[in-house]
Amino acid sequence: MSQEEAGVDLETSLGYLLKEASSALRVAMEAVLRPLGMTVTQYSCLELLAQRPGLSSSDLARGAFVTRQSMNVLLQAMERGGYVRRPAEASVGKALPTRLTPRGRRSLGKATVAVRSVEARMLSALTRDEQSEAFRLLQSMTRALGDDPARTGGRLDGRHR
Amino acid sequence: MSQEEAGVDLETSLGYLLKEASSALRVAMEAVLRPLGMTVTQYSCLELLAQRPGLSSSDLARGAFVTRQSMNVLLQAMERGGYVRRPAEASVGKALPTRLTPRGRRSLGKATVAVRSVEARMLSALTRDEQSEAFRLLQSMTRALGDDPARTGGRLDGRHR
DNA sequence: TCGTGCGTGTCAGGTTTCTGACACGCGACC
DNA sequence: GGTCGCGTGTCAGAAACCTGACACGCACGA
Repeated sequence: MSQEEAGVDLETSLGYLLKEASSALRVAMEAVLRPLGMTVTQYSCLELLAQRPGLSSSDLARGAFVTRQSMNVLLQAMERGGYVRRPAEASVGKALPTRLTPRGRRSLGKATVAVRSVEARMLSALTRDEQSEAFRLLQSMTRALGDDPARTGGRLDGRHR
Repeated sequence: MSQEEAGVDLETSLGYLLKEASSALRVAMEAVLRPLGMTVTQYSCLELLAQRPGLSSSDLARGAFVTRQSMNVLLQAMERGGYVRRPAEASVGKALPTRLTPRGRRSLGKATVAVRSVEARMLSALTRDEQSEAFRLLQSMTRALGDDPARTGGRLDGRHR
């Protein structure tokens, strides 16, 4: 520890605090996922597929906040490992709908309970009402910055070009 | 777009929403920092040094949420570029106290206004009270997960509650 | 009809970041 | 004194991710 004090107001920045919270969440998730041999991105991918079967690689990439190239290498590895499967070629466009295998679903099951426990710990100091409020505020902040409506719930709220 | 609807409740997860907000913030910051030839980590580093001169590489790493190894390569580049400076060898322990150069301070000045504008946009939809509430809630969440007290401002839980 | 724009999958290369390991300085404790 | 734990700086090597670029399929409007 080289610094002695100087409690300036960097921590009054909501941006910094947001980054800090997100980082803490990531670290906590990595900690509980590591024993299962799974990364956060991998888990995100599986969870997305469980809730929305048939998503394309690009869809998954957006949902996990990585590029489609990165998601593709991950998908290839997971397909090789037998966690997901997707058709050799597209039936309609160019998108390859991805689906979980039973093995993928099993693996996700164990990961989900671990992650849910982390989220529960994160929210342990908040009341129900505070959780709703946090949800509303975070949503406002996200929306105010760029916001990809497609990701905020599937249902497009008046998006068209 | 390959998926049609299925608005399941993945987005009701505060963890996911937190990641989404953080990602949006990062993207927005990268967008305004890119024209200045600066990355987010770089900016974080400069901002930390401005508010707490003499921080060590490890301190900066914790503050910017990267490993000390990553921060070290960044610091070497910034020292080469003339933005920061640090003694060739430590006077007391092994830590090398880092300081901004006038050039680094100038560069930070431009970046700060850009970042402040992003943060302002993020909070544009929130009232003063809502901002305070968001601050309090995020802090609770961070604290509930692991929380490194050293990073919250040198002084431990000096805040209310 | 054709062309334009958009989204997708994919290949290649490069950059950032991390994991693992080692040596050193300092303080606490036996 | 000696030793143990902790924090720091540093050197690799490896893994994850990204940027840039290309070809293809589909929907839309001129």
